[in-house]
Amino acid sequence: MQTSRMAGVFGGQQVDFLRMRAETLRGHLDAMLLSVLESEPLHGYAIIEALKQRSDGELDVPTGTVYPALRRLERAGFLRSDWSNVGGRERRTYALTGAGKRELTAQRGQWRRVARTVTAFLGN
Amino acid sequence: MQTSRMAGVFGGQQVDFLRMRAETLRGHLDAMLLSVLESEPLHGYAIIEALKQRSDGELDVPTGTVYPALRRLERAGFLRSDWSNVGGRERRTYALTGAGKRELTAQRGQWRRVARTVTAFLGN
DNA sequence: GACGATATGTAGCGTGCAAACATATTGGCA
DNA sequence: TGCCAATATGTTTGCACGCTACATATCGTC
Repeated sequence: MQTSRMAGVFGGQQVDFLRMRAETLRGHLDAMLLSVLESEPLHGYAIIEALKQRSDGELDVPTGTVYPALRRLERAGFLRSDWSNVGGRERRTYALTGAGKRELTAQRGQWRRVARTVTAFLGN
Repeated sequence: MQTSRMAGVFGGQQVDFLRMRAETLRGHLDAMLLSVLESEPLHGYAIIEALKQRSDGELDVPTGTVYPALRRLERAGFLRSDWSNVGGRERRTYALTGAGKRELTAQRGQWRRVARTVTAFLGN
């Protein structure tokens, strides 16, 4: 799968300019996953698409990152999943739990804090 | 050493409200280290203090994080260190190299990008 | 029939950060 | 004089997260 059309050295490491990996925002992937499930339940593939769309095509998170992360969040009680047959295809659909909603709120606060702190050093 | 006076469950994990660990801002610690060395060379302990002061006491990065990070940045060519005897005590003082300055600039851009993206999901 | 998009997943790896440990000097106070 | 907190530098070990690469299968279209 073609994931980028232009690449270069940026920030001391090889990155692509069109697509951002979750590695760059490590620690905030969980929050973003919860965030895209806030409005409606989605299945894994649709979540990856939603991350792309809501970031204007910048975020490209590989399946090897998303699927384990979803399972982790389910194990933690923040998500609930059930298999459903949509259009003749098996899909595991994830939905936010009550704990997941509270977690999302907490993560929003956490993000505000982090952003404020890092910006104090690097500017905005 | 006392590192916090108040703690609780926040964001699903045990954190302290007064001091933020580098874990929370994983991936941006390097940028902040370079940033505190922008104005003047400092030794490890002074760097930890600078991080605390410039974040209004929020940032508390343990030595087991800072010292290896400084060595890593030196190995990468972003910092240069030399031993100096200050006040009769041996101190390894770190200074930004040319490459380090360029890296800092790159990291600022990177941070802007990350902040924009995450904020698109979590709000500001 | 081939291929790209859709769809779900695992195994193994690299790395950044942290806890715990180890050591030594300086300054102040009792 | 003895004690302790602050100052100061580091290593060892382990963990968790995200990535690469791999594996599999269906659907729609040309």
